[in-house]
Formats: sequence, C-alpha cells, structure tokens
Amino acid sequence: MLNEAQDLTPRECEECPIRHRAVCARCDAHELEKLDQIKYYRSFEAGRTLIWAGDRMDFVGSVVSGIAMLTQTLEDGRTQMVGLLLPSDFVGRPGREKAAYNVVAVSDVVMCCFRKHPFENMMETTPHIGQRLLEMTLDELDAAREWMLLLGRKTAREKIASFLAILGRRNAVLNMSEAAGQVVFDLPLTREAMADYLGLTLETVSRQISALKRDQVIHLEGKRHVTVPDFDRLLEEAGDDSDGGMLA
Amino acid sequence: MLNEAQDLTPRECEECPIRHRAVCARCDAHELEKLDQIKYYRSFEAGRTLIWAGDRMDFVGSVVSGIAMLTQTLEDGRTQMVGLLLPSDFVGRPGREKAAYNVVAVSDVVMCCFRKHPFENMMETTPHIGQRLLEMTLDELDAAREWMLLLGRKTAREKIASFLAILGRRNAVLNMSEAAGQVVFDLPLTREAMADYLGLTLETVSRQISALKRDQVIHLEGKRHVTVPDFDRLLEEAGDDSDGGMLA
DNA sequence: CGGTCGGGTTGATCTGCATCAAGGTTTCTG
DNA sequence: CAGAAACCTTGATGCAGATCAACCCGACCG
Repeated sequence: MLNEAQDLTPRECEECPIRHRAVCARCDAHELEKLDQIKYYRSFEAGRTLIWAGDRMDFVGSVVSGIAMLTQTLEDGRTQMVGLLLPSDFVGRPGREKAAYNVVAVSDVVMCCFRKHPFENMMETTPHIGQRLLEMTLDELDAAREWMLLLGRKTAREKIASFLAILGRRNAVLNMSEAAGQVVFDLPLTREAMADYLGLTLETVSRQISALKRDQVIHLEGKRHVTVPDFDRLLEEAGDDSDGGMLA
Repeated sequence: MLNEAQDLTPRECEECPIRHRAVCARCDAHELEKLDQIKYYRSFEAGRTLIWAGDRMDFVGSVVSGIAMLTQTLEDGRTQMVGLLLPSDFVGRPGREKAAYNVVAVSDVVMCCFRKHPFENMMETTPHIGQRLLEMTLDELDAAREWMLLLGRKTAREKIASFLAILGRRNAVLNMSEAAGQVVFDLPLTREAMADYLGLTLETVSRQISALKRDQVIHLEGKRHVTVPDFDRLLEEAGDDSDGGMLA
C-alpha cells in the first residue's frame, strides 16, 4: 500500500520529535533558522536503499522517524551490518565526498536532510553543531567497540541475548521499568537482518531464539513480539561484564 | 634493561613528532602555549597497563611514540582488542569520568597527557581542538566499522591477510612504494595480541601465517619480519571490496 | 480459491576453527 | 651454564555454527 498519507514529517523544528537529541540539539533559535534554510525532508519506504556505498553524497542529515541500517559487503555477497540508525542518529560524514556504506530503510523512514556544502560551512561558524556531532560520534564509537567484542568473542547464544538486551534496555527506559523487571518489545528486524548484525546465519539466529524460548529466558508471541520475564537472567546469558552498562 | 636513557620525549611542541597530526594539529602558537601549561609527558614500558577499564581518568592525551592497544574483556577472560593506538592517536574521552577500556602498552610508549578538566574547558573555548578531535573520531569510527566487517564475516585467512595489508599499506606510505610493489615491515604484535585483534586463537593465527608463507603470499625472516612480494595478491587474499580503500 | 512469495522453523550433515597437547627457540637470570 | 619464562609452531581431536534442504504460515493477488 502506498499510504504516503500518515505523514510523520514535522512542520517546524520546534515540533520536531528529535529536536533535543539530534545534531541540532544545542542550537539556539537563530542557528535553527539558518539550518532551516538548508534543510528539506525526505521519506523512504521500508526496504528501500537510501544510499549506496560509493555514491556521491550531496547531503547529510538526521533520521527523524523509523529505523535504517548501515551495511558493508564483500564482493561475494557476505554482508555485515555496521550500524543501526534510530531516530536522531546522524547520516553522512561532513567533508567526505562519497558514501562509505549502504544505508537501507528497515521500516518507513523520514529524514531531515541538510545540503552538504552549506552544512559544512555552518559547522565552521557554529561550534554548537560540531560539539554535538562530536558527542554523538563518540557515542557511536563506543557502540561500535562494544559490537566488536560481541562479533569477535561471543557465542551465538550470547550474541542473540546481547541483542535482545539492547532492545530491552532501550524499551525499559521508555516504558519506565514496568512491573517488576518484566520487559516487553517488538523485534524491529527480520531474522536475516539480525544475522547480518550479529555475524551469524539466519538459521542460527532462528535456532538460538527458539533455544532461549525453550529455556524460558524469553517468551514469544508471533514471530516478533518478545517478553522478557527476568531481565537479569537475560543479561547473564549475554555474558556481559558484570554491571551491565553504565551510561555516562 | 631499564634504559630510561634513550628518551623520545620531545622538549617542546615545535619539535614534537606528532605536532601536525594529533589533537593539537590545528592549534596556533597561542593555543599551543595554553596547552603547554596543562600538559605533561609520561613514559610506560612495553607490557604495562596504562589504564584499567573502570578507573577514574584524570587526564586525556596523545600517544607520542610507541604502540598501545585498547582491549575489552568478558569476565571469563575472553579478550577483544577494540583499537590499536599509534603515534598521534588520542586516548580518553572528554566528559567521561571513568575509562571504558583497558589501555596496554605494546612497545615502550610516551604519552603527552593533558589534565582533564582544563582540557575540557579549553575545548569549549578553542574550536580548533574540538574540530580536530571530531575528524580523528570519525576516522576511528570508520576503522571500527571496517573491523566489524572483518570480525563478523571474514575467514581466518582473510583476517590475517587483511591485517597484514593494513600494516603494509601504512608502511608503503612511509617507504614510498619501494621497488615495484615490494612491501616490507615488522609485525608490531605478538601472535596472541594479533589473535585478540582478529577474534581468533593464537594457534590459528600461527597456522594461517604459516599457510600464507607456504603459499608464497608472504616471506618471513625470523618471526616478525615480513616481506610481501606482490601486494595485489595479498589484497585478493584479504577478500576486500575491489579498489582497496579510498582515503577521503 | 489456488498460487506465489517473503519470512520463519527445523533437521541432517559438513567443516573451519577452537581446544588440548607437545615440543622448539630465544632471551633473561641466578 | 642450567633453568625458567616468553613466544611460537605443529599435530590430533572435537564441536559450534555454516550449509543444504524440506517444510510451514500468513499476506497478497489474479
């Protein structure tokens, strides 16, 4: 269905859902106005490739709504996801001509795009933007490094548990720790996309999810709806270092 | 031997070997002077752990000479290297209280340390520092993502070949492509450290190096000195996507 | 309503790398 | 110079996860 109807595109920055978390988070009214002049919105439907690795990039931007993934491929087709883009995440690299990764919409996606050259110029003159971008990039680097540990050293079961824990933690924050550690969420990815994220095959993903279900670590309703009865149990399965993730 | 004699510590920024590549690369004479007031040098001998994950950090800084590694561990001891720090690379994260990773000296290391709070203050007022740090962080993020592809999807042989290719490329730049694609360098890491970098066991590293030697992809003199007779051949073995690495 | 297609599960089998084990070489040290 | 301690290599064996294959289910469509 082509319902471009249900439109999540914000009208103005003030009512933008990512206003206070994206690159523009620290901008004041004046700066926002300047950004406004070089920005435009684009929507993409689920499954679309927004950007192909190697393509010329004439914009950078923020994910406003939806989920996208960053992927890299070997020429024989082996694929690795190297980033999962959620609302407020930044796409593109100022100063770079060509895209380094494929960007694929997992769900329908709305992006707030900035024309690249004007944006680069603004970065020179507006420290707030660069500062925020530095913060966000450092966070992504931390995430990438945690992912390296997962890819290099964790077992299939631990990988799946870690992935579920990440999703769960994100949702726990939103749903404000509902009733006694019970955590509920939907898997945003297909088994194949999960496999590409975790460095596994889709069969192994499927098997390990079944195993976690069999062992009562999670409950499944349908193929996507997950309930975690005991989050600490899940964290143990993830094999993570003790405390389970400080936020700065 | 405790030869603290052969001292690589620079006297002043002007004669500092990393002056034009480190965080301070874009600073002018005035800014450099301010940095000078909050900096001090420290030396560490090979094998020393400079920083333990979880420790309070009261400084950030740059590697001046030597090589260090960033590692993460699971509580059962499995270790993954998540970064390799070469001269000019930055250590620590402004705004963060506690170290997120272990930092271990691979060779003897000299660091140029900045007291953390004054440095953070300077970042607020001196855009040149933040700009350069952003650039460097983006580069590291790219490297981390390339590493994710390697960890998640490459075979042991491809991993070793990729690692050798990275070392070789770095040296090719320095030695200015000596005679017809012949590339020569020393391995800076033990087999165990390579294993931790590549997500393998040290036995597998050893075997794959032997195999590449047997197949004439490389020559070995002793255990560390490598000659690559045909660099393109090595790149093929690395399985990398065609062109083999654009620099921006 | 039957056909197809994307997504998911499960079984059987194979294999690349881990694991366990032994021995070699070099450097340091008493 | 003997002994220990790093570091490295090579062999034998086992197993986690890949591969190959069959089938299920729900959504969509003519």
